[in-house]
Amino acid sequence: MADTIEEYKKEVFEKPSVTVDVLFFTIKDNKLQALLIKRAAWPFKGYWALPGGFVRMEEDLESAAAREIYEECGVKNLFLEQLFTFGDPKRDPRTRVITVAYYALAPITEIKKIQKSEVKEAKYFPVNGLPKMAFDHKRIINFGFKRLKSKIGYSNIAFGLLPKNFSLSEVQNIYEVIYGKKIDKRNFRKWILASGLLVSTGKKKSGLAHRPALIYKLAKREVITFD
Amino acid sequence: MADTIEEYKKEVFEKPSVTVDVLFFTIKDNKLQALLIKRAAWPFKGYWALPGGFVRMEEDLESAAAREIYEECGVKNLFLEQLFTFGDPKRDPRTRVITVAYYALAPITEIKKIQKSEVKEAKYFPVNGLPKMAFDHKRIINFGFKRLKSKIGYSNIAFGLLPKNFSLSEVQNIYEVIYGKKIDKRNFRKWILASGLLVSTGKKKSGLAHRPALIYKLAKREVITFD
DNA sequence: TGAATAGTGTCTTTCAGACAATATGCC
DNA sequence: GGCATATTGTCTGAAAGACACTATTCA
Repeated sequence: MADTIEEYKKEVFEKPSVTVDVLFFTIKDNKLQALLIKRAAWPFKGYWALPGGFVRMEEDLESAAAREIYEECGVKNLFLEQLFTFGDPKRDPRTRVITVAYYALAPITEIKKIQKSEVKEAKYFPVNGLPKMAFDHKRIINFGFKRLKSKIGYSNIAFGLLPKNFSLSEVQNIYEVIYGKKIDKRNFRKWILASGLLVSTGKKKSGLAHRPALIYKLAKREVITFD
Repeated sequence: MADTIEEYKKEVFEKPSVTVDVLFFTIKDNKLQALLIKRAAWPFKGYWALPGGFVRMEEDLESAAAREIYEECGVKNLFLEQLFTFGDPKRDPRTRVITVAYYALAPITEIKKIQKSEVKEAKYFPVNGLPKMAFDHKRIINFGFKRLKSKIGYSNIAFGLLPKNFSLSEVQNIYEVIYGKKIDKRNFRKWILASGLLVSTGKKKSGLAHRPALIYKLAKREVITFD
């Protein structure tokens, strides 16, 4: 809030720009990958950046983030959560830009094919094999990856990376990919079933050359944290 | 980032304002209290608000938050962490204002007397007895209180509310005040000592009409999370 | 010696982690 | 029957939680 006339006047003439950037995760080729856009212009021309854009004057921050992802890969109703706001005065060489970073999760099966426009090149990169990145976006990805890794341990957000119906092995695989290590199957099943997040659908996934798996779904779709 | 000429042009002419607001907690009268400022002008004249102000063009967000607290109560080197960014287009009736909220902790003993300027009235309020609040500041306080309550359980941030030297009973009291319930003394001491956060100074706090307490201090001053 | 707070140990329960054999479906 | 994945239980160690008495200082 402007506390003095001087501050208020200054503020009227000079404001930072505000953007949202979205760190969109999905599991692809059994790796955790993030969607990146190749920059076509200065600054950081040819470098890769998170999808993002200016916040419109009548638009909520989360709506802006949702819009960016929808424009980029046609996904609606995905898991979306605010990550952190990055505001280093030097983070954008053009002018003062404060960015509110979000992270989002969706299963690869829900993603429409990336629309190749003339200006944009978009691609998924494994979080452990990122290309040259623009601005402070590598830092944002590291920050978001850390948050994801931690939060799947005490919430149901990992299911944002899965379709509505899934087998326990598929769930375990998500955790193994994100943690980057194998988990004991019996202990994992004990833990995930004890959380009460899941209910069995009673159905089985048959047609494969092995014992069919029971199919589960989330008991409640909203984000739940526990512990 | 501006992806089209149209967006860029629009952006040049119309930007949201960006403020920081600081939720400053301290323990006073054995209650968790937050510093609030009485608003002297429209909008919400006479309502109470978090200390805050515009982010200056060459200033980092965290520096802006630190500056606000320093101006308000003369505390430097306090615990300060970003909380959340609130950006509802309607949250400020004057214009679009996006606020990056921080929360801060300091022991009451470190706080210089609140400077009564002509324009400002400042006061501490218990988080469970807040007055009529301006903007969405009640929501910010609830959000921050929740974060604090949760984070003292897996980090050393509670010590931000204590002076450098303290007894275990004083630590326990902080936790009891924030959790709003009594904790078993033996279990608490086992837990806090096992965390490895504390080292004994070997000194005792004497002069009181009861057995003197051993004085401890933090092993490391930086923020540490565990579990 | 009475008032006030500091300091201390055991038992039980719960949860995390190590660990391997059987079941089912398809070819 | 062979292959591939699904499903299942026990034991052990660590940590959390319930619970009550003794120690020290000062007035």
